[in-house]
Amino acid sequence: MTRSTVKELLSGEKVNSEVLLKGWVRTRRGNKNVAFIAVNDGTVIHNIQVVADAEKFPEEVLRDVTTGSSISVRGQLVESMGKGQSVEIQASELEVLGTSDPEDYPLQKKGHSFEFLREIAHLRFRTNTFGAVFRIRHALSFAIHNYFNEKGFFYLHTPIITASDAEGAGAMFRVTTLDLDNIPRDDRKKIEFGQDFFGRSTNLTVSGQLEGELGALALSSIYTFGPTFRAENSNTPRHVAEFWMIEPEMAFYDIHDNMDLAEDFLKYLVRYAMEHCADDLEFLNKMVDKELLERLRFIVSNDFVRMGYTEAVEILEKSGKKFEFPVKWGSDLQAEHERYLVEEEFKKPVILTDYPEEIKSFYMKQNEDGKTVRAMDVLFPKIGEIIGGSQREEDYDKLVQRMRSMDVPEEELWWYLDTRRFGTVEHSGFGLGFERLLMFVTGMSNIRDVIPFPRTPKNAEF
RNA sequence: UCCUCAGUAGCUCAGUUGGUUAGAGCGGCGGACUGUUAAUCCGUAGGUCGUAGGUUCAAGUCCUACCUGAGGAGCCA
Repeated sequence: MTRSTVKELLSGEKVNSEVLLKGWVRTRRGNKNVAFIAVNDGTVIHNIQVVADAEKFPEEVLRDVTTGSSISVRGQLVESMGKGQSVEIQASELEVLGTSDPEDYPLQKKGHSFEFLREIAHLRFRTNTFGAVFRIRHALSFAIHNYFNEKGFFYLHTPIITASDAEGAGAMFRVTTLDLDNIPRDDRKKIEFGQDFFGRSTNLTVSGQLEGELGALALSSIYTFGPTFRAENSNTPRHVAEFWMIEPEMAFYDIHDNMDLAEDFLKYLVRYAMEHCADDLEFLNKMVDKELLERLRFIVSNDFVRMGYTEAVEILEKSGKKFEFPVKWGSDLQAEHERYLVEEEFKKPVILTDYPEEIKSFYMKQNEDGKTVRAMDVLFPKIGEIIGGSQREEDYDKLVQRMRSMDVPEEELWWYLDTRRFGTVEHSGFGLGFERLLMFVTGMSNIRDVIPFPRTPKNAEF
Protein backbone atom coordinates (compact mmCIF):
# COMPACT_ATOMS: atom_id res chain seq x y z
CA MET A 1 0.00 0.00 0.00
CA THR A 2 1.38 3.41 -0.92
CA ARG A 3 1.69 6.17 1.61
CA SER A 4 -0.78 9.03 1.53
CA THR A 5 0.44 12.44 2.55
CA VAL A 6 -1.41 14.44 5.16
CA LYS A 7 -2.24 16.91 2.41
CA GLU A 8 -3.92 14.21 0.36
CA LEU A 9 -5.75 12.77 3.34
CA LEU A 10 -7.14 16.11 4.48
CA SER A 11 -8.46 16.83 1.01
CA GLY A 12 -11.08 14.22 1.86
CA GLU A 13 -10.94 12.38 -1.44
CA LYS A 14 -10.00 9.11 0.20
CA VAL A 15 -12.65 9.18 2.89
CA ASN A 16 -14.06 5.75 3.80
CA SER A 17 -11.11 3.91 2.39
CA GLU A 18 -8.07 2.17 3.82
CA VAL A 19 -5.02 4.44 3.98
CA LEU A 20 -1.36 4.39 5.04
CA LEU A 21 0.09 7.40 6.82
CA LYS A 22 3.64 8.15 7.86
CA GLY A 23 4.74 11.20 9.78
CA TRP A 24 5.88 12.79 13.02
CA VAL A 25 3.79 13.03 16.15
CA ARG A 26 2.97 16.55 17.19
CA THR A 27 0.83 15.77 20.24
CA ARG A 28 -0.95 12.91 21.86
CA ARG A 29 -4.02 13.32 24.02
CA GLY A 30 -6.52 10.91 25.43
CA ASN A 31 -7.25 8.53 28.24
CA LYS A 32 -7.05 4.90 29.19
CA ASN A 33 -9.32 3.84 26.38
CA VAL A 34 -8.46 5.97 23.42
CA ALA A 35 -5.52 7.99 22.20
CA PHE A 36 -5.73 10.98 19.84
CA ILE A 37 -2.51 11.45 17.95
CA ALA A 38 -1.88 14.57 15.88
CA VAL A 39 0.44 13.66 13.02
CA ASN A 40 2.22 16.00 10.63
CA ASP A 41 4.39 15.12 7.65
CA GLY A 42 5.27 18.63 6.53
CA THR A 43 3.23 18.47 3.32
CA VAL A 44 0.74 20.93 4.75
CA ILE A 45 0.45 23.02 7.89
CA HIS A 46 -2.44 21.03 9.31
CA ASN A 47 -2.14 17.81 11.27
CA ILE A 48 -4.25 14.77 10.77
CA GLN A 49 -5.78 13.13 13.80
CA VAL A 50 -5.18 9.44 14.33
CA VAL A 51 -7.57 7.70 16.71
CA ALA A 52 -6.12 4.63 18.40
CA ASP A 53 -8.33 2.51 20.64
CA ALA A 54 -6.15 1.32 23.48
CA GLU A 55 -7.48 -2.24 23.40
CA LYS A 56 -6.23 -2.74 19.84
CA PHE A 57 -2.58 -1.98 20.57
CA PRO A 58 -0.01 -3.22 23.06
CA GLU A 59 0.65 -0.79 25.87
CA GLU A 60 4.35 -0.45 25.03
CA VAL A 61 3.58 0.66 21.47
CA LEU A 62 1.25 3.45 22.55
CA ARG A 63 3.71 4.46 25.24
CA ASP A 64 6.33 5.16 22.58
CA VAL A 65 3.99 7.41 20.62
CA THR A 66 5.42 10.60 22.06
CA THR A 67 5.88 14.11 20.74
CA GLY A 68 8.56 14.03 18.06
CA SER A 69 8.45 10.31 17.36
CA SER A 70 7.83 9.04 13.85
CA ILE A 71 5.04 6.60 13.21
CA SER A 72 3.40 4.59 10.49
CA VAL A 73 -0.34 4.12 10.65
CA ARG A 74 -2.69 2.01 8.65
CA GLY A 75 -6.40 2.51 9.04
CA GLN A 76 -9.71 3.72 7.77
CA LEU A 77 -10.04 7.39 6.83
CA VAL A 78 -13.41 8.38 8.30
CA GLU A 79 -15.42 11.48 8.98
CA SER A 80 -14.53 12.68 12.42
CA MET A 81 -16.86 12.20 15.36
CA GLY A 82 -15.25 15.10 17.17
CA LYS A 83 -15.12 18.76 16.40
CA GLY A 84 -12.03 20.46 15.05
CA GLN A 85 -11.35 18.29 12.04
CA SER A 86 -13.43 16.90 9.21
CA VAL A 87 -11.65 13.59 8.80
CA GLU A 88 -9.48 11.34 10.94
CA ILE A 89 -7.86 7.93 10.75
CA GLN A 90 -9.23 5.03 12.78
CA ALA A 91 -6.01 3.14 13.29
CA SER A 92 -5.91 -0.61 12.72
CA GLU A 93 -2.12 -0.93 12.62
CA LEU A 94 0.36 1.35 14.31
CA GLU A 95 4.12 1.14 14.23
CA VAL A 96 6.62 3.46 15.88
CA LEU A 97 9.35 4.02 13.30
CA GLY A 98 11.63 6.09 15.49
CA THR A 99 11.21 6.91 19.15
CA SER A 100 11.80 10.34 20.64
CA ASP A 101 12.68 10.56 24.31
CA PRO A 102 10.28 13.13 25.75
CA GLU A 103 12.80 14.05 28.42
CA ASP A 104 15.22 15.21 25.73
CA TYR A 105 13.05 16.34 22.85
CA PRO A 106 13.19 20.13 22.96
CA LEU A 107 9.95 20.96 21.17
CA GLN A 108 6.82 21.07 23.26
CA LYS A 109 3.26 21.63 22.25
CA LYS A 110 3.32 25.17 23.44
CA GLY A 111 4.95 27.93 21.44
CA HIS A 112 8.64 28.68 21.70
CA SER A 113 10.49 31.92 21.18
CA PHE A 114 12.13 32.33 17.78
CA GLU A 115 15.44 32.94 19.57
CA PHE A 116 15.26 29.53 21.18
CA LEU A 117 14.22 27.84 17.95
CA ARG A 118 17.21 29.38 16.19
CA GLU A 119 19.42 27.45 18.60
CA ILE A 120 17.76 24.24 17.42
CA ALA A 121 17.58 25.14 13.75
CA HIS A 122 17.89 21.45 12.89
CA LEU A 123 14.53 20.77 14.52
CA ARG A 124 12.63 23.98 13.95
CA PHE A 125 11.35 22.70 10.61
CA ARG A 126 9.00 20.63 12.72
CA THR A 127 7.14 23.64 14.05
CA ASN A 128 4.09 25.12 12.36
CA THR A 129 5.70 28.50 11.82
CA PHE A 130 8.90 27.23 10.23
CA GLY A 131 7.07 24.61 8.22
CA ALA A 132 4.99 27.44 6.78
CA VAL A 133 7.98 29.72 6.21
CA PHE A 134 9.99 27.12 4.34
CA ARG A 135 7.07 25.92 2.25
CA ILE A 136 6.60 29.55 1.23
CA ARG A 137 10.33 29.85 0.58
CA HIS A 138 10.06 26.95 -1.82
CA ALA A 139 6.96 28.33 -3.51
CA LEU A 140 8.53 31.71 -4.11
CA SER A 141 11.74 30.17 -5.46
CA PHE A 142 9.63 28.29 -7.92
CA ALA A 143 7.59 31.41 -8.73
CA ILE A 144 10.73 33.37 -9.53
CA HIS A 145 11.83 30.86 -12.13
CA ASN A 146 8.29 30.66 -13.42
CA TYR A 147 8.00 34.40 -13.86
CA PHE A 148 11.23 34.87 -15.74
CA ASN A 149 10.84 31.73 -17.79
CA GLU A 150 7.42 32.88 -18.98
CA LYS A 151 8.90 36.22 -19.93
CA GLY A 152 11.70 34.63 -21.96
CA PHE A 153 14.51 35.41 -19.55
CA PHE A 154 17.40 32.96 -19.33
CA TYR A 155 18.62 31.66 -15.99
CA LEU A 156 22.34 32.44 -15.93
CA HIS A 157 24.72 30.87 -13.42
CA THR A 158 27.22 33.52 -12.47
CA PRO A 159 30.31 32.42 -10.53
CA ILE A 160 30.34 32.07 -6.78
CA ILE A 161 34.10 32.40 -6.61
CA THR A 162 35.27 35.63 -8.17
CA ALA A 163 38.60 37.31 -8.64
CA SER A 164 37.31 40.83 -9.02
CA ASP A 165 36.99 42.85 -5.87
CA ALA A 166 35.77 45.86 -7.72
CA GLU A 167 32.03 45.69 -7.32
CA GLY A 168 32.30 47.74 -4.20
CA ALA A 169 29.25 46.04 -2.75
CA GLY A 170 30.84 45.25 0.57
CA ALA A 171 33.46 43.32 2.46
CA MET A 172 34.26 39.91 1.02
CA PHE A 173 35.14 36.45 2.26
CA ARG A 174 38.53 35.34 1.03
CA VAL A 175 38.77 32.00 -0.78
CA THR A 176 42.15 30.32 -0.51
CA THR A 177 43.92 26.99 -0.31
CA LEU A 178 47.13 28.52 1.03
CA ASP A 179 48.45 27.00 4.23
CA LEU A 180 47.37 29.54 6.79
CA ASP A 181 50.08 28.38 9.18
CA ASN A 182 52.72 29.03 6.55
CA ILE A 183 51.61 31.77 4.18
CA PRO A 184 54.08 32.34 1.32
CA ARG A 185 55.35 35.91 1.26
CA ASP A 186 57.71 37.76 -1.03
CA ASP A 187 60.69 39.93 -0.06
CA ARG A 188 58.42 42.78 0.87
CA LYS A 189 56.25 40.54 3.09
CA LYS A 190 53.39 40.64 0.57
CA ILE A 191 51.34 37.46 0.30
CA GLU A 192 52.22 35.56 -2.87
CA PHE A 193 48.79 34.82 -4.29
CA GLY A 194 50.53 33.44 -7.36
CA GLN A 195 50.96 30.29 -5.31
CA ASP A 196 47.27 30.13 -4.41
CA PHE A 197 44.83 27.78 -6.15
CA PHE A 198 43.74 30.24 -8.83
CA GLY A 199 47.08 31.95 -9.03
CA ARG A 200 45.50 35.13 -7.74
CA SER A 201 43.48 36.47 -4.88
CA THR A 202 39.87 35.25 -4.94
CA ASN A 203 36.70 35.85 -2.93
CA LEU A 204 33.12 34.71 -2.59
CA THR A 205 30.85 36.78 -4.78
CA VAL A 206 28.99 39.78 -3.42
CA SER A 207 26.90 40.12 -6.56
CA GLY A 208 26.46 38.45 -9.91
CA GLN A 209 25.56 41.71 -11.59
CA LEU A 210 28.69 42.42 -13.61
CA GLU A 211 28.73 38.92 -15.04
CA GLY A 212 24.98 39.14 -15.49
CA GLU A 213 25.45 42.19 -17.72
CA LEU A 214 27.79 40.18 -19.92
CA GLY A 215 25.03 37.62 -20.40
CA ALA A 216 22.32 40.20 -21.05
CA LEU A 217 24.44 41.89 -23.70
CA ALA A 218 24.12 38.77 -25.80
CA LEU A 219 21.03 36.90 -24.62
CA SER A 220 18.85 40.02 -24.21
CA SER A 221 17.32 39.15 -20.85
CA ILE A 222 18.83 37.01 -18.12
CA TYR A 223 18.41 36.55 -14.41
CA THR A 224 20.56 35.08 -11.70
CA PHE A 225 19.27 33.43 -8.56
CA GLY A 226 21.96 32.23 -6.23
CA PRO A 227 23.84 32.71 -2.99
CA THR A 228 25.83 35.84 -2.30
CA PHE A 229 28.16 36.62 0.56
CA ARG A 230 28.97 39.72 2.56
CA ALA A 231 31.64 39.67 5.25
CA GLU A 232 30.26 42.79 6.87
CA ASN A 233 29.97 42.79 10.63
CA SER A 234 26.29 43.61 10.46
CA ASN A 235 24.23 42.65 13.46
CA THR A 236 20.68 43.49 12.53
CA PRO A 237 17.44 41.60 11.87
CA ARG A 238 17.83 42.41 8.16
CA HIS A 239 21.36 41.16 7.40
CA VAL A 240 23.00 37.79 7.02
CA ALA A 241 26.46 36.94 5.72
CA GLU A 242 25.10 34.40 3.23
CA PHE A 243 21.89 35.20 1.41
CA TRP A 244 20.17 34.57 -1.88
CA MET A 245 19.73 37.21 -4.47
CA ILE A 246 17.77 37.52 -7.69
CA GLU A 247 19.40 39.75 -10.27
CA PRO A 248 17.67 40.26 -13.62
CA GLU A 249 19.61 42.13 -16.26
CA MET A 250 17.99 43.29 -19.48
CA ALA A 251 19.39 44.70 -22.69
CA PHE A 252 17.34 47.44 -24.37
CA TYR A 253 15.67 48.38 -21.06
CA ASP A 254 15.82 51.91 -19.73
CA ILE A 255 15.16 52.91 -16.13
CA HIS A 256 11.38 53.07 -16.71
CA ASP A 257 11.26 49.60 -18.21
CA ASN A 258 13.33 48.52 -15.24
CA MET A 259 10.82 49.98 -12.77
CA ASP A 260 7.90 48.44 -14.61
CA LEU A 261 9.55 45.05 -14.41
CA ALA A 262 10.43 45.39 -10.72
CA GLU A 263 6.88 46.36 -9.78
CA ASP A 264 5.26 43.69 -11.90
CA PHE A 265 7.70 41.08 -10.58
CA LEU A 266 7.07 41.88 -6.92
CA LYS A 267 3.31 41.88 -7.40
CA TYR A 268 3.48 38.58 -9.24
CA LEU A 269 5.43 36.99 -6.39
CA VAL A 270 3.08 38.25 -3.70
CA ARG A 271 0.07 37.15 -5.70
CA TYR A 272 1.66 33.75 -6.27
CA ALA A 273 2.16 33.25 -2.55
CA MET A 274 -1.42 34.28 -1.81
CA GLU A 275 -2.73 31.81 -4.36
CA HIS A 276 -0.45 28.87 -3.59
CA CYS A 277 0.25 29.22 0.13
CA ALA A 278 -3.12 30.34 1.45
CA ASP A 279 -3.12 27.99 4.45
CA ASP A 280 0.39 28.89 5.53
CA LEU A 281 -0.23 32.61 5.13
CA GLU A 282 -3.44 32.35 7.10
CA PHE A 283 -1.53 30.67 9.91
CA LEU A 284 1.20 33.31 9.87
CA ASN A 285 -1.42 36.03 9.79
CA LYS A 286 -2.98 34.56 12.91
CA MET A 287 0.15 33.71 14.88
CA VAL A 288 2.93 36.01 13.71
CA ASP A 289 1.63 39.19 12.12
CA LYS A 290 -2.04 40.13 12.27
CA GLU A 291 -1.79 42.64 9.42
CA LEU A 292 0.08 40.35 7.06
CA LEU A 293 -2.73 39.42 4.66
CA GLU A 294 -4.00 42.97 4.59
CA ARG A 295 -0.55 44.23 3.67
CA LEU A 296 -0.11 41.63 0.94
CA ARG A 297 -3.49 42.44 -0.56
CA PHE A 298 -2.58 46.10 -0.48
CA ILE A 299 0.65 45.56 -2.39
CA VAL A 300 -0.93 43.71 -5.28
CA SER A 301 -3.78 46.16 -5.68
CA ASN A 302 -1.94 49.51 -5.56
CA ASP A 303 0.51 51.23 -7.85
CA PHE A 304 3.91 51.98 -6.39
CA VAL A 305 4.78 55.65 -6.02
CA ARG A 306 7.60 56.71 -8.35
CA MET A 307 9.61 59.74 -7.49
CA GLY A 308 13.01 61.32 -7.95
CA TYR A 309 15.43 61.58 -5.08
CA THR A 310 15.41 65.38 -5.30
CA GLU A 311 11.64 65.57 -4.93
CA ALA A 312 11.76 63.11 -2.06
CA VAL A 313 14.26 65.29 -0.24
CA GLU A 314 11.96 68.28 -0.71
CA ILE A 315 9.03 66.37 0.72
CA LEU A 316 11.10 65.32 3.72
CA GLU A 317 12.27 68.87 4.28
CA LYS A 318 8.73 70.20 4.12
CA SER A 319 7.29 67.44 6.31
CA GLY A 320 8.05 69.34 9.48
CA LYS A 321 8.99 66.02 11.00
CA LYS A 322 11.94 65.96 13.38
CA PHE A 323 14.50 63.43 12.17
CA GLU A 324 17.47 62.21 14.10
CA PHE A 325 19.59 62.80 11.01
CA PRO A 326 18.94 65.97 9.02
CA VAL A 327 17.75 65.67 5.43
CA LYS A 328 20.23 67.12 2.98
CA TRP A 329 20.48 66.87 -0.79
CA GLY A 330 23.58 64.85 -1.55
CA SER A 331 23.58 62.51 1.40
CA ASP A 332 21.94 59.13 1.37
CA LEU A 333 18.50 58.80 2.88
CA GLN A 334 18.49 57.31 6.35
CA ALA A 335 16.27 54.44 7.38
CA GLU A 336 14.02 56.88 9.23
CA HIS A 337 13.60 58.98 6.07
CA GLU A 338 12.68 56.01 3.95
CA ARG A 339 10.28 54.84 6.60
CA TYR A 340 8.59 58.23 6.70
CA LEU A 341 8.03 58.24 2.94
CA VAL A 342 6.69 54.70 2.78
CA GLU A 343 4.76 54.42 6.01
CA GLU A 344 3.57 57.97 6.66
CA GLU A 345 3.66 60.12 3.55
CA PHE A 346 2.46 57.66 0.91
CA LYS A 347 1.51 54.53 2.84
CA LYS A 348 2.51 52.36 -0.12
CA PRO A 349 5.71 51.12 -1.77
CA VAL A 350 7.90 53.86 -3.19
CA ILE A 351 10.42 53.69 -6.01
CA LEU A 352 13.04 56.41 -5.71
CA THR A 353 15.21 57.28 -8.70
CA ASP A 354 17.95 59.63 -9.83
CA TYR A 355 20.17 59.69 -6.78
CA PRO A 356 23.25 61.91 -6.48
CA GLU A 357 26.14 60.19 -8.20
CA GLU A 358 28.44 60.48 -5.16
CA ILE A 359 26.40 57.96 -3.17
CA LYS A 360 25.91 55.38 -5.92
CA SER A 361 28.03 52.82 -7.77
CA PHE A 362 30.32 53.44 -10.72
CA TYR A 363 28.28 51.45 -13.23
CA MET A 364 25.10 53.50 -12.99
CA LYS A 365 24.12 55.62 -15.97
CA GLN A 366 24.90 59.28 -15.56
CA ASN A 367 22.10 61.77 -16.13
CA GLU A 368 22.39 64.86 -18.30
CA ASP A 369 22.34 67.12 -15.25
CA GLY A 370 25.85 65.95 -14.38
CA LYS A 371 24.83 65.39 -10.77
CA THR A 372 22.58 62.37 -10.60
CA VAL A 373 22.54 58.78 -11.84
CA ARG A 374 19.72 56.54 -12.96
CA ALA A 375 19.52 54.46 -9.84
CA MET A 376 16.29 53.06 -8.46
CA ASP A 377 15.52 51.79 -5.00
CA VAL A 378 12.24 50.08 -4.23
CA LEU A 379 11.21 50.78 -0.65
CA PHE A 380 8.70 48.55 1.08
CA PRO A 381 6.80 49.03 4.33
CA LYS A 382 8.32 47.30 7.36
CA ILE A 383 11.53 46.16 5.67
CA GLY A 384 12.84 49.20 3.81
CA GLU A 385 14.92 48.72 0.68
CA ILE A 386 13.89 45.47 -0.98
CA ILE A 387 15.30 46.18 -4.44
CA GLY A 388 18.24 48.22 -5.61
CA GLY A 389 18.90 48.67 -9.29
CA SER A 390 19.75 51.05 -12.07
CA GLN A 391 20.09 51.69 -15.73
CA ARG A 392 23.73 50.90 -16.49
CA GLU A 393 26.19 53.28 -18.07
CA GLU A 394 26.67 52.02 -21.62
CA ASP A 395 28.99 54.78 -22.82
CA TYR A 396 32.59 53.57 -22.71
CA ASP A 397 34.20 56.95 -22.12
CA LYS A 398 31.80 58.04 -19.41
CA LEU A 399 32.15 54.70 -17.66
CA VAL A 400 35.96 54.80 -17.71
CA GLN A 401 35.94 58.36 -16.49
CA ARG A 402 33.69 57.45 -13.60
CA MET A 403 35.80 54.41 -12.70
CA ARG A 404 38.91 56.54 -12.57
CA SER A 405 37.31 59.15 -10.35
CA MET A 406 36.07 56.41 -8.02
CA ASP A 407 39.35 54.46 -8.02
CA VAL A 408 37.82 51.38 -9.58
CA PRO A 409 40.69 49.48 -11.25
CA GLU A 410 39.78 49.43 -14.94
CA GLU A 411 42.48 46.92 -15.87
CA GLU A 412 40.83 44.31 -13.64
CA LEU A 413 37.47 44.90 -15.30
CA TRP A 414 38.72 44.84 -18.89
CA TRP A 415 36.11 42.22 -19.72
CA TYR A 416 33.32 44.38 -18.36
CA LEU A 417 34.51 47.37 -20.35
CA ASP A 418 34.74 45.26 -23.50
CA THR A 419 30.93 45.06 -23.63
CA ARG A 420 30.95 48.85 -24.04
CA ARG A 421 33.55 48.64 -26.76
CA PHE A 422 31.76 46.05 -28.87
CA GLY A 423 28.14 46.79 -29.68
CA THR A 424 27.15 48.52 -26.50
CA VAL A 425 23.44 49.03 -25.82
CA GLU A 426 21.20 50.59 -23.27
CA HIS A 427 20.52 48.12 -20.48
CA SER A 428 19.26 47.89 -16.93
CA GLY A 429 18.87 45.53 -14.02
CA PHE A 430 18.24 45.20 -10.33
CA GLY A 431 18.90 43.01 -7.33
CA LEU A 432 16.22 41.59 -5.06
CA GLY A 433 17.22 40.13 -1.72
CA PHE A 434 15.31 36.87 -1.54
CA GLU A 435 15.25 36.78 2.26
CA ARG A 436 14.01 40.37 2.43
CA LEU A 437 11.18 39.39 0.13
CA LEU A 438 10.41 36.40 2.32
CA MET A 439 10.32 38.58 5.41
CA PHE A 440 7.74 40.73 3.72
CA VAL A 441 5.61 37.84 2.49
CA THR A 442 5.74 35.78 5.70
CA GLY A 443 5.58 38.63 8.20
CA MET A 444 8.65 37.26 9.99
CA SER A 445 10.58 40.14 11.50
CA ASN A 446 14.06 38.60 11.66
CA ILE A 447 15.91 37.54 8.52
CA ARG A 448 17.48 34.66 10.45
CA ASP A 449 14.04 33.07 10.55
CA VAL A 450 13.42 32.89 6.81
CA ILE A 451 16.63 31.07 5.80
CA PRO A 452 17.09 27.51 7.05
CA PHE A 453 20.57 27.92 8.48
CA PRO A 454 21.46 31.58 8.90
CA ARG A 455 25.08 32.68 8.72
CA THR A 456 25.73 35.71 10.90
CA PRO A 457 28.81 37.04 12.69
CA LYS A 458 29.93 34.49 15.28
CA ASN A 459 27.39 31.94 14.12
CA ALA A 460 27.90 29.11 11.64
CA GLU A 461 26.40 26.23 13.59
CA PHE A 462 24.69 23.50 11.58
C1' U B 1 31.51 48.29 14.60
C1' C B 2 28.64 51.87 17.96
C1' C B 3 24.38 52.64 21.49
C1' U B 4 20.54 50.37 24.69
C1' C B 5 18.51 46.17 27.07
C1' A B 6 18.78 41.11 28.57
C1' G B 7 21.06 36.18 30.33
C1' U B 8 17.71 32.51 36.99
C1' A B 9 14.68 24.84 36.07
C1' G B 10 14.04 21.68 29.39
C1' C B 11 10.87 26.39 27.75
C1' U B 12 8.62 31.39 29.15
C1' C B 13 9.40 34.33 33.18
C1' A B 14 9.03 36.42 38.68
C1' G B 15 12.63 37.24 42.46
C1' U B 16 11.39 44.11 46.76
C1' U B 17 16.18 49.04 49.75
C1' G B 18 22.02 43.26 49.10
C1' G B 19 19.77 39.40 54.31
C1' U B 20 17.50 32.52 56.35
C1' U B 21 16.35 26.79 52.68
C1' A B 22 15.74 30.71 44.89
C1' G B 23 9.62 30.62 43.02
C1' A B 24 5.45 30.16 39.24
C1' G B 25 3.25 28.56 34.62
C1' C B 26 4.18 25.31 30.73
C1' G B 27 6.89 20.85 29.42
C1' G B 28 8.68 15.87 31.69
C1' C B 29 7.44 11.81 35.04
C1' G B 30 3.41 9.04 38.16
C1' G B 31 -1.87 8.77 38.69
C1' A B 32 -7.33 9.94 37.52
C1' C B 33 -10.85 10.66 33.48
C1' U B 34 -15.37 6.60 27.73
C1' G B 35 -13.98 11.47 21.92
C1' U B 36 -9.66 14.78 23.14
C1' U B 37 -8.51 19.77 20.27
C1' A B 38 -2.15 24.29 23.20
C1' A B 39 -7.65 18.76 26.90
C1' U B 40 -8.76 18.85 32.20
C1' C B 41 -7.80 17.38 37.49
C1' C B 42 -4.35 15.42 41.55
C1' G B 43 0.72 14.45 42.75
C1' U B 44 6.11 14.72 41.76
C1' A B 45 11.26 15.38 40.25
C1' G B 46 14.11 19.17 38.29
C1' G B 47 18.78 25.07 39.64
C1' U B 48 27.12 25.83 39.63
C1' C B 49 21.34 32.22 39.00
C1' G B 50 26.02 33.31 31.28
C1' U B 51 31.74 33.16 32.53
C1' A B 52 35.84 35.22 35.38
C1' G B 53 37.28 38.58 38.87
C1' G B 54 35.99 42.28 42.68
C1' U B 55 33.20 45.05 46.84
C1' U B 56 30.76 43.26 51.46
C1' C B 57 29.81 40.11 57.72
C1' A B 58 26.54 38.60 53.60
C1' A B 59 25.71 38.87 46.21
C1' G B 60 20.67 36.02 41.79
C1' U B 61 20.66 41.34 43.48
C1' C B 62 26.23 46.15 43.56
C1' C B 63 31.08 47.05 40.43
C1' U B 64 34.63 45.60 36.24
C1' A B 65 35.92 42.66 32.05
C1' C B 66 34.52 39.08 28.70
C1' C B 67 30.88 35.75 26.18
C1' U B 68 26.02 35.11 24.10
C1' G B 69 21.25 36.95 22.57
C1' A B 70 17.66 40.86 21.26
C1' G B 71 16.35 45.89 19.64
C1' G B 72 18.17 50.49 17.39
C1' A B 73 22.13 52.83 14.18
C1' G B 74 25.78 52.36 10.24
C1' C B 75 26.81 49.24 5.78
C1' C B 76 23.53 47.17 2.44
C1' A B 77 19.94 43.11 -0.23
